[in-house]
Amino acid sequence: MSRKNDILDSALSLFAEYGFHAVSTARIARDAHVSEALIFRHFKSKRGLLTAILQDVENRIATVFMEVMQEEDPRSTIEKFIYTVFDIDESEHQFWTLSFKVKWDQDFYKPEEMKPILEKLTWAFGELGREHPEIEADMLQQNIESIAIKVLREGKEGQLKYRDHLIRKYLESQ
Amino acid sequence: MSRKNDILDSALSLFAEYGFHAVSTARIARDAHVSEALIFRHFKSKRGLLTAILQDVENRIATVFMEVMQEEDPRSTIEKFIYTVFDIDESEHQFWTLSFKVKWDQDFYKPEEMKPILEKLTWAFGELGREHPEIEADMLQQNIESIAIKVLREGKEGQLKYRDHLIRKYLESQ
Amino acid sequence: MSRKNDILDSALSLFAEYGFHAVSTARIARDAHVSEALIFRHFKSKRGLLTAILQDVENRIATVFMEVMQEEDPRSTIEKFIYTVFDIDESEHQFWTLSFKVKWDQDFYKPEEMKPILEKLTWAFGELGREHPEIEADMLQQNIESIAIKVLREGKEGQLKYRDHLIRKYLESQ
Amino acid sequence: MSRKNDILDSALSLFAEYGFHAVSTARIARDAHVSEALIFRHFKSKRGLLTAILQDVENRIATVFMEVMQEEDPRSTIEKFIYTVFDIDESEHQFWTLSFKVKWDQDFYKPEEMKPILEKLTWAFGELGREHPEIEADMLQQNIESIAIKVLREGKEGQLKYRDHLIRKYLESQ
DNA sequence: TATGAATGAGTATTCATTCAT
DNA sequence: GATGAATGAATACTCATTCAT
Repeated sequence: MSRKNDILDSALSLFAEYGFHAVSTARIARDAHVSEALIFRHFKSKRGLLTAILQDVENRIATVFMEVMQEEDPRSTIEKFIYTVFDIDESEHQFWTLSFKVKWDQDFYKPEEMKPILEKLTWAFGELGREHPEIEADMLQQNIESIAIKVLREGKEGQLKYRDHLIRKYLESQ
Repeated sequence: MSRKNDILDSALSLFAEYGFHAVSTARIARDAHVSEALIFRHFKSKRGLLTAILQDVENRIATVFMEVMQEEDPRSTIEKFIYTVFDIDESEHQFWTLSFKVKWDQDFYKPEEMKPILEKLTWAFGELGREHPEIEADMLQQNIESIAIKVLREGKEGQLKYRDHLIRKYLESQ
Repeated sequence: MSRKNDILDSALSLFAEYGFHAVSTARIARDAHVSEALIFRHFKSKRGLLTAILQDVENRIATVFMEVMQEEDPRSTIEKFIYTVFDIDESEHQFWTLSFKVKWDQDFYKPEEMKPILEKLTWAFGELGREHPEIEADMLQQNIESIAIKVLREGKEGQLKYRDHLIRKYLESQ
Repeated sequence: MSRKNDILDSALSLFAEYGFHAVSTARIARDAHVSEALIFRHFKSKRGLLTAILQDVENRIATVFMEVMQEEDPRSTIEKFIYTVFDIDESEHQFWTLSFKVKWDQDFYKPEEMKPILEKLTWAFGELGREHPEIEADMLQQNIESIAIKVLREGKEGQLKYRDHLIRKYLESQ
């Protein structure tokens, strides 16, 4: 299991930093201190390796949003959703970076991933009596995504103002 | 001049669709009906070709936002900014797609590109007496970017609701 | 013993169909439902596996021609030799195919294999008073080999005419 | 043209000696003193290279048998056919070796190649009033092929006795 | 300006083989 | 006897790039 995980770790790290096409299997093998052949024993192909990582990514994303999904109060739902992105451990940053990067690769793009959380937000805005809950949910999610990207790029600190702004906009100034 | 443009067109189209690393110079040459060598005569390297295209991209983006930049009324400034993204001709879509894609490539990312328009929006929100004009400008720009991406992916029609929502939020509900 | 035979069967079948170099040990292992490592435990190397099969091949060929070798009447010797190739059970076809294929691989070619039967035929033609018994034996053997190849490729039926022709030529038209 | 021919020469030589699957493109490149890449520029794939060679082979075979095909006297037809195999220049031996080798590769086997000459022989035997001209033609061709193989393997000299035997059998002892 | 010929370094992937268990 | 994990060397093939013309 250890060697296989070494490969996954190295690949995640390199794909997140340089992109799938810009990283060779030789580089991954070198970085993971394994033979190149082992990558193919474990994952069949370079693509298979990415798929395995992406599966992981999906699971982690689901885990992160689990608390939001289970929230029963609409205001808390929105609040938790906004806070979530700032509570992601730095060790998970690569997962998120890769996740965003992959969206720009036509072959891997799958927009269904965020659907459950979007529906949850729509429900929350509905409960709060907003006129266009679906659109509000959608735009909040877009804002959060934009901020998430900034967090990944520039660190958490500089972005706290956005978090507070969103909290204000969506929860205080009702 | 014609041949050089053929190369630029093909490269833009292919880079936008598949990404810089996933497209070979051979493929560009084939697509442009020129010899591979000609690419190197005109642009020195594959990277040089991308740089040339990116220069173009920057110019076009500047052109598109020119009207917004010259607006003197703050409300009109914001309004025009919101409408701009929906008025981009489909023939320009590839430029925009490439522009977004490139943001995810560490080697090419340069966030200064949008600075002038951001400052203009900040000014507009300031004029309108908003408490945090900088943040508002930033977030509007983020929203527009998110929507722009949707427009590029799924077409203009489905996204008009977002435009109207933004107009309502920023201009009507003063 | 069973597993070892599974490997031999699969290897024979695959070598006969695709040739030694075109078949990987992985493929043989898959086909035989054993681990690749087991092949090497039993046969030391891929080449060793082929050698083992070739030994088998030789034995089977000897068995097939045993009756001819033991015949004491010259006419019957020739007759039996001609009939032999048509009496080979289809389950043995792969052995023969491999045997012919291997003749074209410089590393494995050994022309001594058929020597005993050639000598027997030479004796038979000599007994029958032919002028050049050695040449006749050689050419009959060549004819039979050519026909054997056709039998392996296209089935027995279409080739019966050759058998009858040989019988006529060598035994009736004395 | 020169470099391309160097590749063809080396490939022919190596394929004929060791077989298609046993020779790597790297080895061919080394032998031809060109870069490996050039092989693929000229022939698209290793297989494409073989195909190009095989095309050549076919042409040479056609050339060799041309005189036989144009003969109008049946006896001379058969005579020339028998002599042909002994008149092949040694520089052409590799072509013939490859041609025979390839017959054992399922992917390349095409038995139509010899059809015209077979029909010509059938016609010749028919003219001579033989009872089964088709079978006779077929078997003569088989004999010649067997002898050709011996010539390729062991040289011309040892096989002259077969030539003379065939001449006797088919032409003198009418 | 434009190309065809050529390549060194790299590409993902497969090979036969070993070894610890 | 049997296997899963592991690999160094090779595999066919592609890459961006150069150069002579």
